[in-house]
Amino acid sequence: MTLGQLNAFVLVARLGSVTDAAKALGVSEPAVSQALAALRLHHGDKLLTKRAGGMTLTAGGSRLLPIASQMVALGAEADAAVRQANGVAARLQLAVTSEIAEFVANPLLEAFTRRSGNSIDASAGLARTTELAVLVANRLADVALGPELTGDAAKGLDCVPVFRGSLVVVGSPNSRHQGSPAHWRWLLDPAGADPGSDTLRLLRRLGVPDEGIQIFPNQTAAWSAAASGVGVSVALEHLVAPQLRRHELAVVPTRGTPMSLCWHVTTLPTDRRSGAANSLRHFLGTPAAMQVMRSPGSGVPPSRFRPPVYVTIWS
Amino acid sequence: MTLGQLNAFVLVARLGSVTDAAKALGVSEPAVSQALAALRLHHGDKLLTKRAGGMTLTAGGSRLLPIASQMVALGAEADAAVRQANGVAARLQLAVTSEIAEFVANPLLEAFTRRSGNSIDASAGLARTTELAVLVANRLADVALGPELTGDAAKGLDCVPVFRGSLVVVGSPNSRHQGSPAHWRWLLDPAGADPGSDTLRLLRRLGVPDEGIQIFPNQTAAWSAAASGVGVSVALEHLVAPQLRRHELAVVPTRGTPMSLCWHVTTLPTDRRSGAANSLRHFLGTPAAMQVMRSPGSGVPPSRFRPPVYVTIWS
DNA sequence: CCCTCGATTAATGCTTCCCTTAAGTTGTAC
DNA sequence: GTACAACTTAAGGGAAGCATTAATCGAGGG
Repeated sequence: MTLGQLNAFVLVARLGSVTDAAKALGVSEPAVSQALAALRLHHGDKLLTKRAGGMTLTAGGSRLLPIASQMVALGAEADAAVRQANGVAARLQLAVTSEIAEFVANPLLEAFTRRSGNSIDASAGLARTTELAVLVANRLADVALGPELTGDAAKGLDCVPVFRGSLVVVGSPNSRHQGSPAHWRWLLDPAGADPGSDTLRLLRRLGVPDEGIQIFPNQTAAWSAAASGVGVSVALEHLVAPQLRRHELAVVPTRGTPMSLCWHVTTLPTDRRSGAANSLRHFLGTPAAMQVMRSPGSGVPPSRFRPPVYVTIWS
Repeated sequence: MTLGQLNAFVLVARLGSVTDAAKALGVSEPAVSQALAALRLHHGDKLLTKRAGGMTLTAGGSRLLPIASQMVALGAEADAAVRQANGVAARLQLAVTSEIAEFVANPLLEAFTRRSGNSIDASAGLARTTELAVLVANRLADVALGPELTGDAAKGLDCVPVFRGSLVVVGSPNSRHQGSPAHWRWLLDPAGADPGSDTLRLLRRLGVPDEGIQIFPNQTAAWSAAASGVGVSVALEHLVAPQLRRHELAVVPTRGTPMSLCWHVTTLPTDRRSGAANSLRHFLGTPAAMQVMRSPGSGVPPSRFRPPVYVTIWS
């Protein structure tokens, strides 16, 4: 399976014809057909079949198409990325968990970028807790911010605490929550689907079953749903402070809460760490960073905004 | 540039040594070194340089690494994807804009999946408005849900209206908003960074400059910030209804609002459309779907939750 | 200063890609 | 049924990938 073959496949699938794909590539039809044949042999699937009005995808072909398309796209991107690397700001990738991504990551990187005189081009990526260590160890991220990382993948990584907070249960101020917390309805952000998160650790301790959990796209949405009284949510106390102050939400006293937790910054050891990673690691220890983590509550200008990217890794 | 070369590069970068990479691949050192040399020649960059304690990345190398890593990962995924395609549920990819992704996409797909007897494996991807048409046209998405799609890329696509709503300006009930809207502080979700979105269309019409805009990670967060009185936000009236009912927010009467808008569903024309795409397209016209779009407000069970994925395309 | 380890280069052969032209084969249309 | 268009197969050749062994280069350590 080569990139050339994948490119041919993608073009045929999109244009619906070998002839057109060959024309687009500037080669003969058999060249394209042969590339297809090689892929079919490799995968043991016809991928594309001849039909009235063009070639149509088989089940296997339709799975392959988005993957192949992305590979081809990345191939083009690779060239551009290396070409533009010189004379351009250093790049830094921060991997974070979903709770941090939502409120803290953008303002933090915004502050860091400003402080570094715009000479560092930083961006954040979301990952599950269990993947943070792997991302850093494999240099797919320069720095990770999240819970303390333990386990095999974290061996040899440099992991230090940077911020303490406490997790509380919140709900509508007008509702009473009775009975065992295990039977409440829990409205959570995606951290509720991350087995390594502090949130899920708390819920497991309370004996909440999966059926009692509903996942919302983000914490604010989960809190908003909790504010309407249909269930309870989990929040870092200092992040939910505005909602508490406005009495949209109230803390629900619960066994095991407030649960104190600590964010750690994880990097490669000093001798293998990039300069930019070093800067960010030090920045996270400064009062300015502490301030942003404590009360991040602000947006960023459109020009600085970067959509969050989910990061995954080859297993 | 081949996948084998990229794989060698990734391993050397991660392991910090040609020798270890060669051992991991089960080949001789020169084989790896040669692959590296080919990449260096291709990109005109050393990519990795010898240093005490291992090989270190150049600026270009550090740009290439994440891209190469993903390409290699996708290569492995491609095999698995095709192999597992047969005897497994049909797959459907829905491309949506950020506003829809936040509230509507998950409940909608959840309802659709249930209705189709779990025989369709649906997932949603975020994209900018301008990319929706391209994604559908290139079969990277089966269905798009968003504004009406016009322009070259939408030529030959089937685009029909499915839902009407109206856009309003919201702010804290306790604040007065005076003067020209162009000078207010606007707190927006990522749609505020999408040139094709209805939100930005409204703001342009009001003459709001980029400096007056702050982007938050999601609508709920932007509304929450607006509720604290530091600025105003934009919302679909029916989606912000809970916050209005609880008096956390109030509608701010503004020139040009309420602005009516209409979501459209876009697919390939009938003869090129997959069965699953057809089902979803019809489902979106049913009262059940309408109901979900009107008041989606609920989470999904952890087992069904899928993190949103940003989709991009090769230009 | 010399030795050693690790990266690279050189020289070589086998295999695979990838393009070509020419000759089928298949499916649709009239 | 025949014609046509489009996909596929066949055969051949040049280029590049990818592996080998052997030799060379360069930095650290004794």
